[in-house]
Amino acid sequence: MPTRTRLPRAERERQILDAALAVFAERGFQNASMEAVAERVGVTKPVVYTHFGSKEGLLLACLAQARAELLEVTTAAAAGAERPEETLRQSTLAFFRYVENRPAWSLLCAESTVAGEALEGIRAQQTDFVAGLLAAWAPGASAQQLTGWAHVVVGACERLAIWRAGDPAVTAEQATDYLMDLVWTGLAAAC
Amino acid sequence: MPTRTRLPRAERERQILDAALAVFAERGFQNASMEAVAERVGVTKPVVYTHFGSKEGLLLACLAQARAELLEVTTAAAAGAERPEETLRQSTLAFFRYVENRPAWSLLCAESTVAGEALEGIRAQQTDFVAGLLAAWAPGASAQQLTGWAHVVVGACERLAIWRAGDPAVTAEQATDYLMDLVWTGLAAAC
DNA sequence: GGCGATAAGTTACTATGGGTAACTTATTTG
DNA sequence: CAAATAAGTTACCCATAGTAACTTATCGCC
Repeated sequence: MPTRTRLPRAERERQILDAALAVFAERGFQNASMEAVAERVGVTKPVVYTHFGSKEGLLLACLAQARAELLEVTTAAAAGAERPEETLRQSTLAFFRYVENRPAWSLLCAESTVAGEALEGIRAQQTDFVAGLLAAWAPGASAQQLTGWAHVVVGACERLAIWRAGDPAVTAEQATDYLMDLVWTGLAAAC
Repeated sequence: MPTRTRLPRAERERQILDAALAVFAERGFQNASMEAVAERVGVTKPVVYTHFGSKEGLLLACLAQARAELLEVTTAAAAGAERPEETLRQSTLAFFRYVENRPAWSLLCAESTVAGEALEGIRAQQTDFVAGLLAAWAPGASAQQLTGWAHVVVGACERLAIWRAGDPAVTAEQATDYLMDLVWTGLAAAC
């Protein structure tokens, strides 16, 4: 039996993808070197390049996989429910479960950049600010509940802001309305 | 009047900070070189390093400024309101206005990383998915409204997931509850 | 006004890591 | 079993983050 030293294309690609995922998750995308990915596979750098073209390409391949899985998981969860409320609840739950079982992805999202840490600090600041507001209105709520709600508000605002940046037709007032539409009624009930 | 060729520390720092902000916004943090920042100021690279230590340090200084401004702006807006609903509405509006008047920041947030673009793609996918759900429940809503609400849900989920990653005591069910607490009541009203 | 001392700046370099060109060899196929 | 092909390697280039050693404008002081 010849000790196979050269693998067929598809198999090597899988190996490299797995290795890349591990290395990126471990050291962060910026700090991960292509050399490290290659070494983990037991191969030299140009091999990785012939398969994925660039460091960016390698990351894209990783994310494409996650993207497909995520859509599949949430769609399946939604299909299993009947009433609208259950549909939203189940697909949301499926999202959280997907992310928690693939630590690599959440790591990638949270700190893939040097800016990431600093931005997290800003988000934390705004989350504290919102939680402070909420605390005054809903004295009965637990600290965890307040923090969770604050994260909802801050996350929603960030996405809305980025949406607006790419589509200036959306005014600041409209963005605010959309946030308030969804969030305020529930908040009023809790107060 | 001697043409000042050497500036005092504080003044140079301001210049560099402004230049860095412009360069980072223009080319993205990763693709921006320290050389480019220095050149824009009309100075050589080591000068930038003596003031801010590293590329990361320079970015941190930029973000620290934004962070302080953002807190100030939202706090002031909140203080100007009386009823809870107005407080949340006004501070949210202040946030959107702050971001829109400082394009540099939103740029920094949205694409500071190579991963950013790919992640935006995943978010767009999930936003479409949620907007699709909502469309079925609220036939009267405009497309923009549906998209805005979907962004609220997706943004909230992302933040909650990252919160959970850093605090495993929060279960997937709890995170889902916090999202539903705020979002569902408002959604039910719109359906 | 001239004269150190100090801090602002420059030149010229190293090191790291993304990316590639040219070459070598295992594996497959006729 | 040879020729073709695809898998890999070596050895490099180049951009850019970061630094050490040197130079000089500016300021405070007599």
